[in-house]
Amino acid sequence: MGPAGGAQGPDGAVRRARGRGRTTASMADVARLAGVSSQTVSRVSNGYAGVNEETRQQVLAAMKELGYRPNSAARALKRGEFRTIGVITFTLSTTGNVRTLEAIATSAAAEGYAVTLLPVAVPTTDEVRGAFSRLEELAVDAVIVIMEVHLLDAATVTLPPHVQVVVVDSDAGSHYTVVDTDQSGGTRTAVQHLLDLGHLTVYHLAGPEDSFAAQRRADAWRGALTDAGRPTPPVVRGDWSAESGYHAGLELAAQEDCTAVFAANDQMALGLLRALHERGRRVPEDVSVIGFDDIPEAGSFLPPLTTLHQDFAEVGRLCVQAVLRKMRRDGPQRGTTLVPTRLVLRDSTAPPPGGGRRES
Amino acid sequence: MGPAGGAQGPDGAVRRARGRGRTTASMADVARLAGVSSQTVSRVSNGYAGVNEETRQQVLAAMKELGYRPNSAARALKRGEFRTIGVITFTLSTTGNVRTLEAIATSAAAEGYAVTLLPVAVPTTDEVRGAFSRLEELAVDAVIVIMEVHLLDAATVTLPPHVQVVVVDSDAGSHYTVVDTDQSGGTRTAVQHLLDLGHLTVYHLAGPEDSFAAQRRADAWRGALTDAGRPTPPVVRGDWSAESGYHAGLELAAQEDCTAVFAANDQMALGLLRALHERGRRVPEDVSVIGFDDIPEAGSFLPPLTTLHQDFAEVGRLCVQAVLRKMRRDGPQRGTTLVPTRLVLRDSTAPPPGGGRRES
DNA sequence: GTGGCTGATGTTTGCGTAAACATCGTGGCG
DNA sequence: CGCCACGATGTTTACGCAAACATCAGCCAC
Repeated sequence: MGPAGGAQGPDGAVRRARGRGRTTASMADVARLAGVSSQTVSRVSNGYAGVNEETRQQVLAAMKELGYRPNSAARALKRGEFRTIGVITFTLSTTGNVRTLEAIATSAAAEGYAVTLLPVAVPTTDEVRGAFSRLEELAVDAVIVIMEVHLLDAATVTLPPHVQVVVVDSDAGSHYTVVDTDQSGGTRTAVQHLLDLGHLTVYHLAGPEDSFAAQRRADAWRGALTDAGRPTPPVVRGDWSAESGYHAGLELAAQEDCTAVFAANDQMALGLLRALHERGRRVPEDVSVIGFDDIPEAGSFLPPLTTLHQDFAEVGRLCVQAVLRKMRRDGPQRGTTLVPTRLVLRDSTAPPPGGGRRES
Repeated sequence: MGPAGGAQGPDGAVRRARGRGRTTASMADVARLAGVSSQTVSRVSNGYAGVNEETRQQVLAAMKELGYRPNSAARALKRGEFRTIGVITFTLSTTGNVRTLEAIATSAAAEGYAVTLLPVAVPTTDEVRGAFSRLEELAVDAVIVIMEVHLLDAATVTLPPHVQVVVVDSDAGSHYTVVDTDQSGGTRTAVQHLLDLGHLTVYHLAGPEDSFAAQRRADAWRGALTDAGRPTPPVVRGDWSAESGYHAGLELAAQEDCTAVFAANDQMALGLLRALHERGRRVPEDVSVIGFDDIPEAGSFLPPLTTLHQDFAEVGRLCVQAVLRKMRRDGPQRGTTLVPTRLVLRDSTAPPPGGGRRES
């Protein structure tokens, strides 16, 4: 029937792909077996209407028999998109980043997108710039950046023009689309909780200075105290680690008037608990401690930690939504989306030793 | 000169890629600007010898001017490989998986490979099979599975024939290439440490039954005790979480003769510490506790936890090495590689209350 | 000087897919 | 009866790159 030339392979059988010696069925193979053109296979493969049901079944049967899988490289080349989202992270050692990443991967999968991980070894501007530069030849359609974004200074880092970017943990909402936990609201909830218990003021065990999240938690803490007309004790700083929390805790334990501490994350709160314990200051009887994150272990600290729950899953979900919206050019291109926190009451907070105003 | 048709764009300028409206320079654009053929551009791009230095410089200049980036889809289609490693994980909620993943990503990047994350929502055989099936149309050359591998039962899961697989945390060394921490050796070190301190026997707070790692730690614990001629107390089980460790700890605290506990991971050890504390059993004076993993917080527990350090970075590195070796068809295709652990002595272990044999 | 060799470069081709366009039969309708 | 619309399917083409092959100049040896 058909003309002599054309797609007929050397032996009419499934072709042996070059390179790895693997065997792969292409659309042409399926088409041959089903007795249709490869275009019809393509239509079936992509679920287009306008294919006779009978033909469809034949094609599907042929696909199954040959174990046909669309070749994503060819598809990407043709369509000009990869169905892949890149995620740039500096570190996976913080709970938040990991949980966010996991949520991103899950949400992306639900949308039919894969996730490619782009680790940046050292968070220097150069490294980040390098990552963004490499990005352009990477097979991604969009990028989500989970990082302190001082490094994303628009002046020095050139973003690939066609790649959509969403950022977590930044205040660069005017330049990028940002999704983040409501650091400020959460912090104010924490401080207010302690003030309501009767504490005269609240100390702050802050995260590192170069972190936006830490900065905003510190700012909100200061704001909450100021609004309530309370004095603001000096800030003690850690680097997010439990170890640094311990050292900071030794300092705080020495402060006689310190009856309440807001730790910028749970890990530091853990170290703080140990320091207070060592120095004989009981929690919560002598000192109340509140954390931030609600890591899974927080309920097993000594004592179980009252903390602010971050909904990382939601953050991840919104990141994916936002980046897909940007790609599809609908919805707002910029601005910040905040995910609320939730106060989780456990056993590390109580009224101050003298007995403050009781609520119940 | 050339025939009328051909690569000449509508206006001889950088083409506007369809789909996203983005602007991309192709090899042809670079070639036109540099006044060479696209093949020469390809040679320069791939660093082949046999290109005149002067020509090379011209091409490089043209590349730079146009901001040329090779299109990875086209490259993958042509070469038949993606330079991408897929990583299948069930959960990122355990430290080990995350740290391993991070190491894999870093090592892969160093080898010029990207990492695509393939989360499996629920660890059922069906889900895993689905993941492996989807895999074939995913843009990966090889796969690393970070998972309890009961689910990788060869009878039910068909692995894509051309995709190389390396598995973490499994005893399926005869079927797959496996890289793992030396669970057994680590466990024996832990048990021996406690016996050396003078404890008559060691209780075991085990991980979930369906985990290979947990199983092997339990087996090694039993073996070590048996070899030393000590009785083996009944196993208490948790699910890796601190919460489960707490509940198990309440049980253990009730055992009068329990002076030493080997917890299968640090999180459970944390919960155990809390339970012991609540029940008035001091650590390490009354009960010694040893963990497994050496998570960053372990040094900040109350008391700081003696534990076995796992070198996740090395595990990740070896995974990448192994999978690349498999792809390149050199080196052993199967077998198990073990990464040794290291005992980290902190404050949670001591001789038993009665005072055992002292070492120093 | 002629043939063959080497190094540098150009030309052709095809990877697997899917958009755009072409074809072909069928059935409705003036 | 003839024309057109329409649904179903086939054919052509191009996505960007790189292997394979072709070309071509310069040079050496005999």
